[in-house]
Amino acid sequence: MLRIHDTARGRLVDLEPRDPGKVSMYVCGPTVYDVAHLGHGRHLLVFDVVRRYLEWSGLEVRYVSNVTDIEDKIIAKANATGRSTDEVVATYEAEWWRLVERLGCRRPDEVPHATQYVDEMVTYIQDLIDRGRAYATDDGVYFSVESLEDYGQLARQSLESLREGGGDRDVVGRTNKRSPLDFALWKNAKPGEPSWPSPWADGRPGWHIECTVMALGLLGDAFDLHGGGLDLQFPHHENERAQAVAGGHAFATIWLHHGMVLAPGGQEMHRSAGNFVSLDDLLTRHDPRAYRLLVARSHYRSPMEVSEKNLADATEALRGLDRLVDTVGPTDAQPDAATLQRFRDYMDDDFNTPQAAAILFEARRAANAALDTEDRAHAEALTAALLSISGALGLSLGSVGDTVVDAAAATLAQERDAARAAKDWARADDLRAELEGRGWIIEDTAGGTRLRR
RNA sequence: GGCGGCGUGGCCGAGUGGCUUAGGCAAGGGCCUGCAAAGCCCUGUACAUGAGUUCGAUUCUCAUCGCCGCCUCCA
Repeated sequence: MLRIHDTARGRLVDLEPRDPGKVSMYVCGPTVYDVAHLGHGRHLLVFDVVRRYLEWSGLEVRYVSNVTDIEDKIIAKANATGRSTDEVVATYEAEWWRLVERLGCRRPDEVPHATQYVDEMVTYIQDLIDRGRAYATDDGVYFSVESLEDYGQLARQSLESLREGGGDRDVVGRTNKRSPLDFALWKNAKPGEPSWPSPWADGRPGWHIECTVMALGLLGDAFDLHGGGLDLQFPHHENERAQAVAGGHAFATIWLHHGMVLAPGGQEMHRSAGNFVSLDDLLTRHDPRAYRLLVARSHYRSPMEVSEKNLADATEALRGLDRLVDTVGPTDAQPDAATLQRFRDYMDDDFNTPQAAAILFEARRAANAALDTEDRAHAEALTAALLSISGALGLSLGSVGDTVVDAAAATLAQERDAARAAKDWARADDLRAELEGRGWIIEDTAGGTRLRR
């Protein structure tokens, strides 16, 4: 039985799918107005692993993740760069999917866009007004947080404490809102802004309503999992839930929130803080699998620090895994059952990927040891298990990234084999130095000199 | 001010009331090798500080110090 930490209840709960054998999950996707940073990468990786593991466990997953394609920041970006909002959206959304691919993440089953659901949102907002949960002002429509008895459930704070919150910061709120915590469901358009018709005034939806309407619309009431970054816990997810409950719906059963990526120095990485490292940059300079492994090796709810050293360590660790898989070669052996079971036990414990990843390395060592003692069958069973596990973590292993040996290097390697056969060690060592000078690492195998980078 | 999290060996990073007390990277020793590389074996006596609970705490409680997050848009 898979147990997951539910943010709303603040404890581990069993995953009991609404429809037996099927899991419905909604993950808040990006607002496409700028390039993605490492935090988005972690986000994509975390939920990719959740999805893959659920499927690996035999569950049928329906994974929905939205793209916010109308929002204040998109408008601001368009104005600042002299482009239309459509152009801004097209540019950054295309970039987003390129990154998803480079990270080795599978695309969601469905990707609803906010602008495709404006009519549904308008209908939903009107219903909230009819139910006395929302009200129109001269600049839009607002949700009344006072109308919901348990507003603050996800923030795990009372309405009063939220209202008084902020320390020495200013409480943000328009004077025409009934409560400073009330949030916009609909924003009336200012001249020049993109807009859609509505019963109140032409305008655009607020940020939170799209997720409520699209999640309920596609997955239905009481869907299983809702995920996002810890920074979305409040107010975004609180507000999504408030809108759903106020509209008479049961919302997500389990809330999953992952920790933030820390910038060098320990501070949270954010676009608004200007301290982010772009994901594109990292993926260009490192094996994308190294970032995936790094993410897997820190617990999803903990903050994680990304450094060049960490990435280099992960890359080195991956090499060892690749070498084993290459050495063993293709196998249709039955995966070692004990190894799979240990992996399952760790993953079922709130996706303990750090422990689960450790199994990868233990299996590697055991397989290599089996190879050393000529126990080919056991080595294959362990490698098969290792491949099964790495698949659940989304890691593809083996010489996927290997560089092709050029003709000159191949010739030198052949000459060295000849020298070694003739026991001309001096010549063999010279040839090795020559090859190493060209960036190759030499391994002597039964089949002769083997080159790798 | 309110709510919450963290402080583990050279570095990263799990975890646990005592039992062989993850894993990776790096380091040292050994096996293997013509020498290497790869692989395997062995080694490090770590849990911020103080007090308390306990037969026993890194693990529970309290306090202290330090760091961080949320309460405002942000994965």
